[in-house]
Amino acid sequence: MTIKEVSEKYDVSPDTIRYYERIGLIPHVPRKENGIRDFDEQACGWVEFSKCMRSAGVQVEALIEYVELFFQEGTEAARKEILVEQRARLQEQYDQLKATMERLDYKIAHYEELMAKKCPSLK
Amino acid sequence: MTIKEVSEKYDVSPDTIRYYERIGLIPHVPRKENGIRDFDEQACGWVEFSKCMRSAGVQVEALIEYVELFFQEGTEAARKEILVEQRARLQEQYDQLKATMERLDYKIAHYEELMAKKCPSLK
DNA sequence: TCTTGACTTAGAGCACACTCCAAGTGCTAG
DNA sequence: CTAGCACTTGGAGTGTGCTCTAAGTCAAGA
Repeated sequence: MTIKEVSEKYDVSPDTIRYYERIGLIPHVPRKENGIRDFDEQACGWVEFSKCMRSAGVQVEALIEYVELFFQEGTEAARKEILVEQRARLQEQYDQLKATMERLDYKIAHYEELMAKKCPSLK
Repeated sequence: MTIKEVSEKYDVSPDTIRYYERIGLIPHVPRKENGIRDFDEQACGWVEFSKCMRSAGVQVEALIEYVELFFQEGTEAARKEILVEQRARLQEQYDQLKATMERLDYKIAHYEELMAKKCPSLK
């Protein structure tokens, strides 16, 4: 699979994929003889994983660390630690998001009420 | 209330508060005769509001627009529109976050299982 | 009176995460 | 055989949102 195909499949730009590989956020992608990236299932899996994690806001640094450990044996505990920490970060974000959404709902309802009063014809 | 007090009350740095005022993310803060900011209840309210919105990820640009409209009459519909749009953005983020957290939970459980197998003594 | 420290402004600098660019290679179609 | 296109690399540039700095004012305490 070419970088373009993978890019379209997961909706991540080729530049971003190359960038991720360069900084180690995804492992080295296998190449054809001519040096062109040829994504196998595993490489695709990493792109998909990184896309999911990044779009939820997991930090690049944490993912790099995780990938690094992934290729060393006996690092299971450390890897789990990273995941647990990132999960906690997301939880915080989640709680904050929930509270803010409720607040927005309240404010939106307030505006709706206000507008209903001003233009009773639109009721 | 001084900027430092407000800063501590809402856990936003004085620099950030000044920056927010400068760019119009919060309205002009009243000053004492000597030019020093003297936050009244309303000014505090805006700091609190901006902190809440920003820490959930609402964009600076949207908040500036909202504040701008807030001081013009007859802009209720436009203001509501901004809130509705931002609410939708947060919802997307929320869904993504939820999915990623579930995925992390799954992976964490996998590591726990793995480690239990390796070190049955720790069961 | 002098010094210290908190405040002011405008503007420069920084971190993060991309995103774009230049220069070069190599396959394919006309 | 050559034009065009997709790919390669390394490095420079960009957008967002702060964060820091410089230069200055002012009030209070030694």
